[in-house]
Amino acid sequence: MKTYQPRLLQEDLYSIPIDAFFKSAFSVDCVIFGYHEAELKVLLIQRGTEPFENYWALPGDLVYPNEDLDSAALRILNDLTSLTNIPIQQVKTFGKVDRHPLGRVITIAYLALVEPTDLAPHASSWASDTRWHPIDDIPQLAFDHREILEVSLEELRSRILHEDLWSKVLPAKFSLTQFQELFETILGKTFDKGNFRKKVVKFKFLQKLEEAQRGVSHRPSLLYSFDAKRYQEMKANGFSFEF
Amino acid sequence: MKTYQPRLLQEDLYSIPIDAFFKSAFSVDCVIFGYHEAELKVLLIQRGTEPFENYWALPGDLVYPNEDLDSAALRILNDLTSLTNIPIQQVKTFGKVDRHPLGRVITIAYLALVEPTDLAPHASSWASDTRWHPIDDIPQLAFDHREILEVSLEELRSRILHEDLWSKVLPAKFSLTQFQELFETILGKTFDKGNFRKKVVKFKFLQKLEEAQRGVSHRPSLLYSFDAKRYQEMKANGFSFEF
DNA sequence: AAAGCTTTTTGTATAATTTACAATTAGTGT
DNA sequence: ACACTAATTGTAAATTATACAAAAAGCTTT
Repeated sequence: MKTYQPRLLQEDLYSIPIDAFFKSAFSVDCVIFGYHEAELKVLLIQRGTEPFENYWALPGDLVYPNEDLDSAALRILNDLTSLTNIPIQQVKTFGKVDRHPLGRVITIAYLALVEPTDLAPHASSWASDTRWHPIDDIPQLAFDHREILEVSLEELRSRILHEDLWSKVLPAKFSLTQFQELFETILGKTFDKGNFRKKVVKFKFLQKLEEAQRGVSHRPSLLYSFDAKRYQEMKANGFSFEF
Repeated sequence: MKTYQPRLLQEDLYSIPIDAFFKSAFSVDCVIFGYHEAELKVLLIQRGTEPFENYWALPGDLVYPNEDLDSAALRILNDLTSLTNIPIQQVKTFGKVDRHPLGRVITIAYLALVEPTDLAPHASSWASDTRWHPIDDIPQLAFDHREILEVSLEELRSRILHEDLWSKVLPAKFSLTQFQELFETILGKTFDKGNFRKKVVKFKFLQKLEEAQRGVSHRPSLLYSFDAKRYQEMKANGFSFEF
């Protein structure tokens, strides 16, 4: 791999054949967070091939030269875990020279937050297993995936305040307690229940329904639904959560 | 370039030689914003070489296979504009298949905010010119650089609220009016002077000095300095601006 | 059926902050 | 001395945050 000077003299710059640059590859890695009942998990695969065979890893693979990055992320996620239609977004690119043993490979990390119970990931292609891991109990990971995961978790915490990453992980009708638990779990904080509610009921995008919880052995909570249109309007006006 | 199927059947996956993936390149592009006296500019170069010869463009170039991304960005910025020691940070990776006419090249965008008057960029290497352009008067740009610039400007606006991108563009001793102008210019809003001041004087990281402005034909303003240590402490505790 | 349990929901009093201005102040220029 | 400009301070009303306490609505147990 190390056939180029790290720094060339100026007069040499034009003498490098352009082909010399086209010897690299890039991959995508998907950080799929799952939230269900106040638990945050991340989807990992077990690698069935070298390098890092048998290690747990983020689902990811090399991108074809004629493939857009976003499509590649969805395609690879589907190849390895059979998941489809996951709303991913780019996080950051990791590019240390020696991060991949087979050559120069930089990787673009993507993240998503999903509801794991209505998905059924199963290993395919070269993945030998796929499993949800609690966010505070992660095994040793392949490559630099531990770092990628940590950066992505920070991004999740930040982005969930500024955009709608969360509405799909709640049931269509949810209680304010469920709403609060979601943010408490992901942000790793707790809030005063009465005050949290008072803050949140003023948000126009939480629609109070006529319906209430049933079959619980305590006072049933009223249910709310999410008005995505109102949320987008408010976001366009600069709204973001401040918890 | 288009020698691979966009989507392969699963049984074919293992049959692709690994070398087939190592035919791509990546570049970095630097979005260097300059702030001086309530004006926001961006540093562009004029390309002295194909493709897009004579077009204005963000300073950027291909990354060597043995070069880290961050170092490459600094090296390339120096090659093209002679600037050194610019505190850059990664923004986003742009990877459309056909964004570069010479082959598959994805680009990692970097941004910085600097004070243009204490820098002296001058064109070198294949750049034929380099110049600060006001942010609201940008010529046609090479490649997808217009999009990169727009995304980076949005990121600048967001990040300046959450981290110290700004302290180096103010003089060591500055007035609260200067402080306010900086945020007004970058965010594109205006604030009530009295209220803005009342908000920021409570920030522990703005140190009131004994000194005042001199030689102005009105009441001179008191000067402040920035306490970076205090700011980092507050940031660690979750502080961010809310204007 | 009454009492108890649990969690939701509402209330409340106080403190703190925001907002929209108006008034004052400290320089320079005439 | 007076006008001018921009900095600085002040202020009253409205709004929001905070720390709790009380009440309510179901189920469960006695």
